[in-house]
Amino acid sequence: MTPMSGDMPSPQLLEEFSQFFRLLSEPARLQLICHLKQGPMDVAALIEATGFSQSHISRQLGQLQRAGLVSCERDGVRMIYQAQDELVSDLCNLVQKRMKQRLEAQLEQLQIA
Amino acid sequence: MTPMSGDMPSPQLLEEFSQFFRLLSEPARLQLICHLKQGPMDVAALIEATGFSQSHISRQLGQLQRAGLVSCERDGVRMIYQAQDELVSDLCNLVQKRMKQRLEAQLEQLQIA
DNA sequence: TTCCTTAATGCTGGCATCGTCATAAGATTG
DNA sequence: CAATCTTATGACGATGCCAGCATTAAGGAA
Repeated sequence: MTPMSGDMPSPQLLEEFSQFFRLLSEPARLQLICHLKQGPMDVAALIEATGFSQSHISRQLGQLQRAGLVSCERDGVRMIYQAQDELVSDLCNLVQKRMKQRLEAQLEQLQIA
Repeated sequence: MTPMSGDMPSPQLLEEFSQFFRLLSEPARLQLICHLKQGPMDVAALIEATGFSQSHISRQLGQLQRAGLVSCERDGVRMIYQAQDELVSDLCNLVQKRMKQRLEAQLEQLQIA
């Protein structure tokens, strides 16, 4: 039933994929996204929630914003950040589902042996 | 309709997610996975297909194997590697779909302006 | 204007990872 | 056994990214 192949993505596409995944390869960024998923927050609230330094948070948010995972708007002197789409949640759910399957399989192996 | 929140994943889970995404943050590894998706191959074939050095390929395959994305079996003196599940394809498809949506949105912005 | 608050950015040290060379480990053949 | 072929690994230079300090930029209040 396997169609024997999807085709090989172009090197440029692979490069874009890897850059995107690299964004998610940092716990700090994932954490920020998770917090923002609970609702819009300003930087001060993110500092309070995570304990990270102001400049660190600002940099990470900058990267996430350039990738379109996060948006922001001014509120006076504050910047209110907001999670922009569901993609990261979807990706994490897929990964988690697979982790679970893998552990269950290992469990069965142990019970047989 | 948004349930106003899924809950916040634990730091350990975030760490595992990020480690997994880090695996996919390297074009070389994505490329190896894509080649292996076409069917089982030995290391020599992967060298031929990618132009990477033998030791480089061996290292990357080692990482992918520890994560369960790739499996291998001996055939005499050769090692035949094989892609192990569809997760990576699924993740890439989701990312690609979103990239497309984003570009289409930008296109519309341009036409309005 | 000046002062204060908040967020973004230049610069830097430290650490992790990539990629290569050389070598070791494992398997097969004679 | 030795010789050879294939893959894995130790060591190392180069590169890139993180995380913090200090500074700058931007807005609002007096």
